[in-house]
Amino acid sequence: MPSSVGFRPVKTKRAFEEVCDQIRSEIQAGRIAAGDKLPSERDLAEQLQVSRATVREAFRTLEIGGVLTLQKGVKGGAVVMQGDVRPINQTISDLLSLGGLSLADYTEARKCLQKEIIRLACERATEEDFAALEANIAQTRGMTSESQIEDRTALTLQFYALLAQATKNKAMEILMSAVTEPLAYYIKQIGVDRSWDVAASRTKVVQHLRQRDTQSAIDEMISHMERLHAYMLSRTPTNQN
Amino acid sequence: MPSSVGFRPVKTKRAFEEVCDQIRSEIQAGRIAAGDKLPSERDLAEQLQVSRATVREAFRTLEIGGVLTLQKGVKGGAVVMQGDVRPINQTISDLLSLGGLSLADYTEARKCLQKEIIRLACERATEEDFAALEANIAQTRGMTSESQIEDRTALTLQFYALLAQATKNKAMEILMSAVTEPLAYYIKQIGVDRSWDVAASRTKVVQHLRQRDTQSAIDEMISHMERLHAYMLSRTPTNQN
DNA sequence: GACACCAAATGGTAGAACCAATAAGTCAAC
DNA sequence: GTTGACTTATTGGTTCTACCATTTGGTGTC
Repeated sequence: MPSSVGFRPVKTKRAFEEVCDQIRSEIQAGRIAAGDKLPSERDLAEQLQVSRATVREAFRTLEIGGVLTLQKGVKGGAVVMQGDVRPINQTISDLLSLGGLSLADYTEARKCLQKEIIRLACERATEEDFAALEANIAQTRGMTSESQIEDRTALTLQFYALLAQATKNKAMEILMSAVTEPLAYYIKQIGVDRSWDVAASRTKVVQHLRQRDTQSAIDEMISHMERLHAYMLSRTPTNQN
Repeated sequence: MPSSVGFRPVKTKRAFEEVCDQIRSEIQAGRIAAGDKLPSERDLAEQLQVSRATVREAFRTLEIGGVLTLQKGVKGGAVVMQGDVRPINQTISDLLSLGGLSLADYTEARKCLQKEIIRLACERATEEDFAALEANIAQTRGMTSESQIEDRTALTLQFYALLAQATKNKAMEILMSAVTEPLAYYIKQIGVDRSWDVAASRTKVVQHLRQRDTQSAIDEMISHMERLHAYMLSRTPTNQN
């Protein structure tokens, strides 16, 4: 028998998947938009001739995907959102912890993306962006005690988020958060490298941005990140697949 | 009252979320790894003192996230995977159709990422990569009939995926698929621009790659994409938020 | 008018039952 | 001995019912 006649493994579609598809179709067709409220679980179950548990699993799927929010109480229900970025970050984190993605590859991608972010930000950043970045750095300088690692990490993530915002491109923000948020997981695990002054480096980056000096900003940022990544890689002998 | 005393909206953690967190914790701690099988829904429900429906919703969440696969039958059950990229693509698609992401931003990010992909591929692509790319182009040339739009689209996605593979960086592959797969949705909606020869352009790109001529490869690729994006933008007067 | 209480709607959870698919074992027929 | 049909146990998929917890709005009492 020929090896590839076109046979493919059958995939039996489950009921809740059908419900998901129907809802997504309504959204893509424009018949349901962000802000609309779907029928209650009980009503939709009756309309679709399925059990409430099935509708729930569909709602759960869409909720995890950032498409719906579920709220209790009368006047509550399933409301369509504008989508959410967090599912992406969660998936990247899962890929990292499950070994589907190596830390080396991850950090390289981070550098690649950061370069483009800086480039766009250098073109488009406004005075408000600079002010926000500098405020963030100032706050970071204020946190020197060891007990504030959580807050410092939050500020670090915010710094990268602010950079991404300066690109005025939502897609870049999303990608940036996808490759930045998982950092928090590592920082919490391996601790922070306190042997150098990150605030100083970030200040330089912002200065270069102000002067619209793309190359200098990129160089400073990349060397900043390479130092961080070297530290992270040295602290995680495992997971080097 | 001061406006920002640090009050945060309470989030009542639902039971299935707690179950999810426990499983994810086990994974991050290394006590569960890819390939392992979790207890059956019934057993786990009993262990965790929750109902089976709760365990199911947790499993569903992790399955959608690409962490688990569920299989029926004896010797079936919930098996831990290495993670999956599809959730990311799904989320990007949702963001596009829900208006959380504009087509303009999306396409710009696509260009930014593609530049880096080409740059890395130019350094690292092997003869096997070139051969695969050329085989893909040859197949594309073979499909000229109108009825093969589906197959042509699949080949287009594969072309970009092969480019990403040539970077030898899994993270770049993931990001590339995230910004490429949603294209299929648009192509199916608005049809293909048949006024020019995409195969010729792609051939040039591969030729430049072979010569390790990064800049020429990028230039060719970017002009290729800008043409496609202009076509897409001209065909979608809505969703321009 | 302010406050306490009640009622309805809705998501969240529990528990039981049954269906459907899967894998393994058993056994008869050839 | 191998094939194929049958049985059986396990497990996810689905349904159904009941109840809990929260939210909103109304109602009554002070």
